[in-house]
Amino acid sequence: MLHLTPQPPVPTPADLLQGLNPQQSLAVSTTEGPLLIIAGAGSGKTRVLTVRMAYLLRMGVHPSHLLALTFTNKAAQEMRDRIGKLVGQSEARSLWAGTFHSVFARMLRSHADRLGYTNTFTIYDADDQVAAIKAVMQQLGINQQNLSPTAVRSRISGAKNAMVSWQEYERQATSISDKQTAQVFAEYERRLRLSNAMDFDDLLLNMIRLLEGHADVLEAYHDKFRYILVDEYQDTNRAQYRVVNLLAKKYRNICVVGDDAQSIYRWRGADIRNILDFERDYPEATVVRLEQNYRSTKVILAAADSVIRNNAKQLKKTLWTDNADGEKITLLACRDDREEADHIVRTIRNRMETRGFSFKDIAVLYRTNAQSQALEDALRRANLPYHIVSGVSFYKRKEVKDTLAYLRLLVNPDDSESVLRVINEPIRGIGATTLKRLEAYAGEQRVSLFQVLQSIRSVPQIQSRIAAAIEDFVNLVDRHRALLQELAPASLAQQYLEATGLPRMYKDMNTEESLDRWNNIERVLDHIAEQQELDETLTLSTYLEQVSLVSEQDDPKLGTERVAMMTMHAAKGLEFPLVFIAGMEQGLFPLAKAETDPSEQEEERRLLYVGITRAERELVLSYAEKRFRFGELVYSRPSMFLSEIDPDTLSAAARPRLHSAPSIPTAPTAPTAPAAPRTVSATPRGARTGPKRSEYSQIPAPEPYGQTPEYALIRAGMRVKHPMFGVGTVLAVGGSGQTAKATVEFKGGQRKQLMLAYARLEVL
DNA sequence: AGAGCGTCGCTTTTT
DNA sequence: GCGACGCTCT
Repeated sequence: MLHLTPQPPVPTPADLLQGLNPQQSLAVSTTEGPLLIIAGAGSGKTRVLTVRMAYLLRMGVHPSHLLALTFTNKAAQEMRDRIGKLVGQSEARSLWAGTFHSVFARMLRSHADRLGYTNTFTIYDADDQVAAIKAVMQQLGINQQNLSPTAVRSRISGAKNAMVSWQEYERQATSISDKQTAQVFAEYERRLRLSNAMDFDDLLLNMIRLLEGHADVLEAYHDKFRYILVDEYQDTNRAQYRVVNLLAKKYRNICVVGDDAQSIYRWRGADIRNILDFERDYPEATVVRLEQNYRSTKVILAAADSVIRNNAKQLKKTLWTDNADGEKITLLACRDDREEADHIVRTIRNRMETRGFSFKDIAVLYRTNAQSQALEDALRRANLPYHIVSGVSFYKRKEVKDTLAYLRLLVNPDDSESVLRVINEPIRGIGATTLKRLEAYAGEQRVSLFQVLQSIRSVPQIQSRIAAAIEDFVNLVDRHRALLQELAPASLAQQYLEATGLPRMYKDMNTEESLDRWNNIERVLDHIAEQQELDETLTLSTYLEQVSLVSEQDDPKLGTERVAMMTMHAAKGLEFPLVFIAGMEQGLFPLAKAETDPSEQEEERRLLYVGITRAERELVLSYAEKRFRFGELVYSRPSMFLSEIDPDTLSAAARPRLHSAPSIPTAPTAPTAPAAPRTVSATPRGARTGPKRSEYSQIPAPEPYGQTPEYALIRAGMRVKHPMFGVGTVLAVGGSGQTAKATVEFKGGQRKQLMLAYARLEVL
């Protein structure tokens, strides 16, 4: 490194380029004009980005002229830290580096009035969205059985990410469900407006509106942000692309960094065209490819490459490394999820003893958050320190959401979703019927729900007893809202929450569960106090924005002596000497949904690519023959991806543990019913993917099981017994593997479609 | 208005 | 296997 002295000398631009390879150096020193950096995994991307920022600063660019947009908070934080180390904290602090959403939220707050919001607008997360959509559907009398609010949410979000307005959506709608969605979409937009609220997608769309509709604002930002940098460019959606283009229009000093092989957010609207179109939109762009990998061993890189090669759609790029060959990949074949977890624990212990890894060197990655449970139990039983980088659990809890909803009301009482959450929590005698009436009234009057509550006496058909309760509620909020300017956030929150009676309610219940909830409320309050300590300018409003845009309450304590556990999505951008990837099973990874859709399958493959390339020195993969899912024991076959991994990179010791059944080569790419692979027709696919036939027998993946789940043997014509429906006859079996369904006629002529993997059918 | 019971869907990944 | 939600009864 450049400086090891306690007082780092200020590096010159030339100093900064030292130790970079020619491509990296070019990526750093090409400061003027558009620049596209294709950065393979482990190619020193983060280093290049941070050095580039430092370089710009050393070239005399003022930090306030820089804007760095990242995809996750983690990445933004890391960038800020590392730039701070290069050029000093004070300078690093005044540059704008953050996620798209947080940077845009900040900009929108200062121009909220231009778009008809106030600067206290609330940000709605996915749950708030669904709540709003449900309310709207109820209002419109749309049956939620036929059209699920969650589905509507994702359609609306998809439309917004593609910059399709509700008017446009309505025009294009042909099916009934599309037309209904358009209706909900329109009303949903109106509802959010009235609530002075934006959802995540609005943060992007409103930025576009702001910049396209207000030339002076655009000009001011052009002048402010002269150098723009976008990380994880492959994961940006069209709306983000548009904003970035608008911001960069004047100076065209835009640097984007991405790797199409690591694009794993297509499901969220990420659009790979953004990379492909860059050269079209900026024909003068310099393109730099970072292809030397500094992170991983040759074995790991070869394995990653052998997997990603199976994707048809891919930009050409060759990643190479000077690093050692390294250890071969270990594969743990396990009977069930519990054994898998124990096996991983044992392997962790073993590697620590024999190869000198320490806890902080180790990460356990998985496809779905649900898998963390079994792994966590095992680590806890074994007394190994770990932490989960998840981000969901705490803020999803009812009492926590209620607490935050109360606080949100203080800042923005028009936030109807929050009103509805807490107005009867604890019970104030304001029930669903009353609220429905009030909502309808608010809709007619085109005002927010809270405004109706504030003048409750003028609303028809409200009993005076209920009106009194509503007045108390309004009073509670208004009274404390008046204190916003006077009290520090932490003490106001404390006092206010106390007054709502919410913590009291849980405390009085005095059950184990309720005390837990009470404790969680206290944790939120403590957290506010803590944040206030860290940042004396903290307001309730900035606190709430922070928690709505940051998924984890604390940043993962990376670097502490703990094993890190997270999803592969969460692992993007991180690296660990020893990486475990658990749950390498068909139906789990790739997920069942991706098994039939080639483009989803490619995304899963890229996700595995991301997982594998997190490893620096050693990689361990594992799968279980059966595991608990949906509270039921589910059988599965090893992942098709295992058979795509170059067998030369797998350790011989890892291939063993084959089950007692004779090795019958089976096409690894054909998902078939586990026990009868040769009698069920193979699904069409596989021509393109998968290694040469001769390699099959070496690889554990395609082996059929020793123990055959009974359900796989079920065929049409068989007599079966169902624990609930009794004895019946199988009429037909459709599908294959985990998704195989049987049509069974039970006595009395009753026909049922049953999922074989779930229905515990007994063959008679 | 609220308690109690049954049904359903859920586990993809995150800002 | 669990929690959210809707329906019914009080």
